[in-house]
Amino acid sequence: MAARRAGGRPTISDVAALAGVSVSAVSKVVNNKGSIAESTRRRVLDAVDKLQWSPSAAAVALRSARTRAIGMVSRRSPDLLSFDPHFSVLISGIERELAPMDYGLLLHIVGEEEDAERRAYRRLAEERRVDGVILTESLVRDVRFDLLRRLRLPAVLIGTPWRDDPVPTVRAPEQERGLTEAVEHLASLGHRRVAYVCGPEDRVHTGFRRRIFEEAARRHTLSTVLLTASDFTAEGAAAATDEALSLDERPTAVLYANDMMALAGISAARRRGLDVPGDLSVVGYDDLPLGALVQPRLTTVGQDLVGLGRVAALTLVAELDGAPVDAPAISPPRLVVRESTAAPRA
Amino acid sequence: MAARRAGGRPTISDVAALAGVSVSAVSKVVNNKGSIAESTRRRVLDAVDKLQWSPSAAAVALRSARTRAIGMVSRRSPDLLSFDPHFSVLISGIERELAPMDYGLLLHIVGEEEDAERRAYRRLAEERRVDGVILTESLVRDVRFDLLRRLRLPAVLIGTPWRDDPVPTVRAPEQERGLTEAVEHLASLGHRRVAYVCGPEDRVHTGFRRRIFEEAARRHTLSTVLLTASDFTAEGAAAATDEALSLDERPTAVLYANDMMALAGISAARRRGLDVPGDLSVVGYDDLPLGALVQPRLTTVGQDLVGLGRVAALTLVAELDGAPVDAPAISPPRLVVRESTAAPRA
DNA sequence: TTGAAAGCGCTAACAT
DNA sequence: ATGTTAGCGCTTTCAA
Repeated sequence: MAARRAGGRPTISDVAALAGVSVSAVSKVVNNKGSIAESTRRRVLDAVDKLQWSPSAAAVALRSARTRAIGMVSRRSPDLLSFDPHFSVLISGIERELAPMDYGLLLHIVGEEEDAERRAYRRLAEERRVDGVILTESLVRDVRFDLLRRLRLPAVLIGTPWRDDPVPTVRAPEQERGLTEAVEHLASLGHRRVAYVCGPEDRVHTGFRRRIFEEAARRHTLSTVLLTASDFTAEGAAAATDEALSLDERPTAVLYANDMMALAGISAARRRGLDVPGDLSVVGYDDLPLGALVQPRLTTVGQDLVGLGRVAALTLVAELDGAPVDAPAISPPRLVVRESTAAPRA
Repeated sequence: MAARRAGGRPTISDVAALAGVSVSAVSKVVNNKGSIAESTRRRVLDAVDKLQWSPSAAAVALRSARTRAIGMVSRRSPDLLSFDPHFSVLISGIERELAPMDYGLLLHIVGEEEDAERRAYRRLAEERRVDGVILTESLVRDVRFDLLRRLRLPAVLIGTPWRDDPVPTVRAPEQERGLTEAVEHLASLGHRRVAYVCGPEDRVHTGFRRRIFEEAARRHTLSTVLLTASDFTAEGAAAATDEALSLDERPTAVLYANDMMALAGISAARRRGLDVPGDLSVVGYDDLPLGALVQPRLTTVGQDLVGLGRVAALTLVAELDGAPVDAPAISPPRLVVRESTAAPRA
């Protein structure tokens, strides 16, 4: 009987020795494979318990080429990450599903540089640290798909794919709904000239949402002004807002690509002495809990970020296991009317 | 010469074969150990490059008992996580240091249940998934220290330790400063009756900060009212605020344990028809970027969350490597005066 | 300076 | 039903 080395953590052989069986018997028991007698199973389980043993992730990974971890790499700068909770909400959705399945989430936050991002994925893949990755923030001409294919790293994308789905994609149903409702809401309030402040052009959803916006605006024969924030920062949103508000015919309502930009927009409007919603109506996107706390409470397009994260996690793991996906429904984006929108001044 | 199996990823033997050397030579080259001839080194490096090979993390971990990953487990509910960016900011600080050192961050978000948390740590340790963990949110009678000692999992704590430092602790210098400045600021504005809304009692910093508050208030002979929010949610903060404001002698200023609670407090005050800062001054804690965007812009105690995260990461890795810590300085908490504080109405 | 070989802890054929 | 054994890909003595 192999004595357990002092100081070392117990291994499968320690368990086997204590239970008086072979290591393969232990392996079978803990993995529910092969056939084992009930009495043996109990003895093994007892020993496992007594020794507080868990299989070494490294050994299992080495042997079975599965790490039970999935990766995520974010190219957002730390500042942006702390500014906009969008990413954290997604992560909590993902973890909500991953945790019960005993999967870990390996996070890499790299700088803005594309090169750092590539390196992060390569390490994840080549060092075999994760079984797959979840991609967010789909980009136009996204290089990650090629990279991941070369690395043979399974992936799932949350969001709008750049072109034909290169990897399984997770999106809410009725994509157009929320934004369309928002435009209708503004039109019905009597707005005739509305602006849309979108994020950087390299995001696929930027163009996608802008199209939805324009189409909805056309249906209501609204005149539109399109602005692009150079990034998702408060400064970017403020600059775009300033631009819109210095127009000769300035819009009476502005929609933003996310809630934080909307807040920055409201702040910028105020600096110009404008009242929201008196002089300017504002609509956000995401429906962060925060929106209900500020003054005026933010009208916004609610997005089921947690649902998106959950389904992405489930989809990826199902894909890895070759099992069918059994995922909860994601709520469609929908308008949440609060106080930052009102009829324009006559 | 061992042929590289089609479909499989290259292994160290493929590299060795291509370079015409032994695997141990390759190992020595990539790890800068032992002595190798310059010419051999070049051939190996060439082969590594040609094959795009990286060592398998699992194999390295199995062999050397080091995973180059550190873990973090958060007991916050997903809702709370999305509500308060505090945690994300810490993470971005941590990642900022971890990434360049080629360390990964394995995240586990477990529910509120203490048991899930224990399991998460146990898995991290027993499965040898990480080399150490970073702890946040120090609790009174924190059970994690015992647990981690038993698991022999190195750890670093960000925050105020519950008792004598059980593990290395990372804190900002001049802990008392920010909150003390805030009280002084209110006193100098003419406030005589101020409230402090703290978070749940199980957090160590709750009592710690309350003591700072009380002491500062005493020095300025302010009368105080102490409230406890049952949790860090908007509802908790709102309820505590309501309680304070329904007092016969209601405070003219309220300080909150964090910015999000302060925002919820302002919102609650407004629901009672109170103007901030006209009828009530409000002070937050953390100085999230958000605070500069809301109306009124939030006076708050700034905390160097990113610095805390960075130093924690550096400290833990240094500890693991048995190397001395060379960490950047963390800024002390300091008051950031904006617009949510003003002289009380006469 | 280099290489052979023994494992790290586990899983899965294959025997028994 | 159970055990033996050959690796998974790497690091590290130890010899040559």
